[in-house]
Amino acid sequence: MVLMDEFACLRDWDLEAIVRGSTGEATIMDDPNPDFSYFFSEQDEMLDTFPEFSETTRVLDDLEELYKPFYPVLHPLSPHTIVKTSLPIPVEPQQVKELKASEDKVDLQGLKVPSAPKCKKSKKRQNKSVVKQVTTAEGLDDAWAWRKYGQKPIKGSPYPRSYYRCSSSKGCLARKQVERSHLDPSVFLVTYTAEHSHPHPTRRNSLAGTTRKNNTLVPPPTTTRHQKTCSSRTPFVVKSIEDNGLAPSVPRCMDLKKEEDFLEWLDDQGAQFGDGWIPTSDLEKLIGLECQRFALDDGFTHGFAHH
DNA sequence: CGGGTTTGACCAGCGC
DNA sequence: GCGCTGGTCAAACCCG
Repeated sequence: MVLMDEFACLRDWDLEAIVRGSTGEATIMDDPNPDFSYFFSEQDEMLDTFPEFSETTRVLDDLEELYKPFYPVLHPLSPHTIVKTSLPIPVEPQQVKELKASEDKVDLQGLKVPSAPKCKKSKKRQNKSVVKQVTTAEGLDDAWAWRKYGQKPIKGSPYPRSYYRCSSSKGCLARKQVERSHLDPSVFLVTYTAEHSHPHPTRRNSLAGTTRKNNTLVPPPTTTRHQKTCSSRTPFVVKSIEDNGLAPSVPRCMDLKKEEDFLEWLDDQGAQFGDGWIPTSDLEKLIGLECQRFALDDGFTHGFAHH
């Protein structure tokens, strides 16, 4: 496999070879500690668009609390990826403290993660970003097309940082930074900034491998990367969130006007929940719900996109 | 020839 | 204000 061969050359810091045609989705869905405000460049914008967001943020805080027990403590260095998200919006001091604590945990693994922005955020740090720690080429693999536009040596690190922008679509503001951890050279820190302004190149492909049976998504038969995104955990999580009265808020702030958008969102959810970060059993215990398949269209009909 | 990488220059944010 | 640092630009070059 070409990617793996390229990965084997990493000792020469051939990052562009790795990133070429590779990825890691810049979504909060890869984040064990999802920050749904990621979908907005500014909190103010969020509040303007959704006056009820003060309610939503509380709900999201609940979600954050929900996922905390599953931080890397429970799941040390995944063979594929470890993700940490920096909050792009101002957070309460208490939240900063909690984030700091979680960051310390990550540092114990010899991994450096950007700290949460201080209350007085700088213009540079306003940009939402998602940091993904990758230990294999597979973790860097995605379908986005990236074009390298710069490389800089980073103070304190023997390894340079490479800068990539999305080349799939003109005008797409999505950016990606890749650097190698100087503490653990086997780990790569991939930072995603901004969102893609176009559909995922393989999004339709990912759904192409997904058949529909009785209006319910059925994962493809073979074990593929996309199978994870269509695993039964995804419907379970959506169902669980819904049962907690959270679902109507989340998709609504994502402005899900079409079922297609919901499918994309759900697909990305699977990328997070289906890759082992939050075992269904653990989540089950936590929120005391049974794992059950969730009829996608039912969920959609029952208010996801109708709010 | 089009699209990608390389690399020095430029610029803005930040700390002192 | 100044220097350091990180992020981006853009010209030159490379490659299929």
